[in-house]
Amino acid sequence: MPEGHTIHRLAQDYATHFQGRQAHVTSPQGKFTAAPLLTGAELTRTEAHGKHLFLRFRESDWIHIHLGLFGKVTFGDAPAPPPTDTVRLRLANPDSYVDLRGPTTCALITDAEKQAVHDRLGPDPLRPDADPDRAYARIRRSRTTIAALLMDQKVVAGVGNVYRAEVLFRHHVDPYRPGRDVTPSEWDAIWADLVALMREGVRNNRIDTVRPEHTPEAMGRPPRVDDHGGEVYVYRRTALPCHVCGTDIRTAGLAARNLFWCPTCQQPARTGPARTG
DNA sequence: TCCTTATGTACAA
DNA sequence: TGTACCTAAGGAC
Repeated sequence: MPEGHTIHRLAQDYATHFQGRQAHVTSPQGKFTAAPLLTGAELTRTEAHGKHLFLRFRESDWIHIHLGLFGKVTFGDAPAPPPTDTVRLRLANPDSYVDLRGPTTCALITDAEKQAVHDRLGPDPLRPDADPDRAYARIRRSRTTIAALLMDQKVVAGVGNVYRAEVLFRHHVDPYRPGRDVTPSEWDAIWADLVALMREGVRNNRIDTVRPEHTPEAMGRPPRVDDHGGEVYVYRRTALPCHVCGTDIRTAGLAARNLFWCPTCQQPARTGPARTG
């Protein structure tokens, strides 16, 4: 479930269970060959930027983790069970263990290499140092669609396919609108919303975007069961009725990903939301 | 048991 | 734009 909120939550959880203590570091799968170099070292800091997770050992040894599409992390209480052969990285101490499976990246890097990762990422709504104007400076001069720009980690770091679809719905923005046609006030509102939604995502470890007035209870609909955890307006709701106006949710491929939107609530021009009924 | 799909990214052509 | 990479769950048979 890796969008930025997941990674920030993982940074917190790794710190809770392992920071300030020595860990036994292994790679049961064998692919993370640097593991033995870290056993007995103290985890001194954890950090997230967008979808990148950094675990610092000693003074300046970092494990750089990127979950990609399939990566998963599992925490558990000691004693750790025998690892399966897909565990890329296991940290263990007398109280806890944590297993990493299927990441795109799991590598030992230096301070300079870590800085290079930061340098190629845009502002992250979940980081206090984030500057939304830096993102807007790119958006306002681009003919690329806002849907593609929101997924570009050089523009905004941490937004993935779910937050993209949901934040555009919440601001009535057609996903195919060129970035240059997004107004400053629209961007301010989108950014503020991303900050709020993603913070809530870290807190709850899931993505919820439906406003109280549109929940199934408020709308007199049966409660939904959602296979990805949260309550959303459009993500993976292809051909289902929009929670707000009832129009069938539409889907299309865009840059090798599935895009979801409501063609009524998200108008190409900057009109308001659709009226129900 | 096989096939599809997934909240991602990088690189080749 | 297509393909490769990594894993696991769910659905079709």
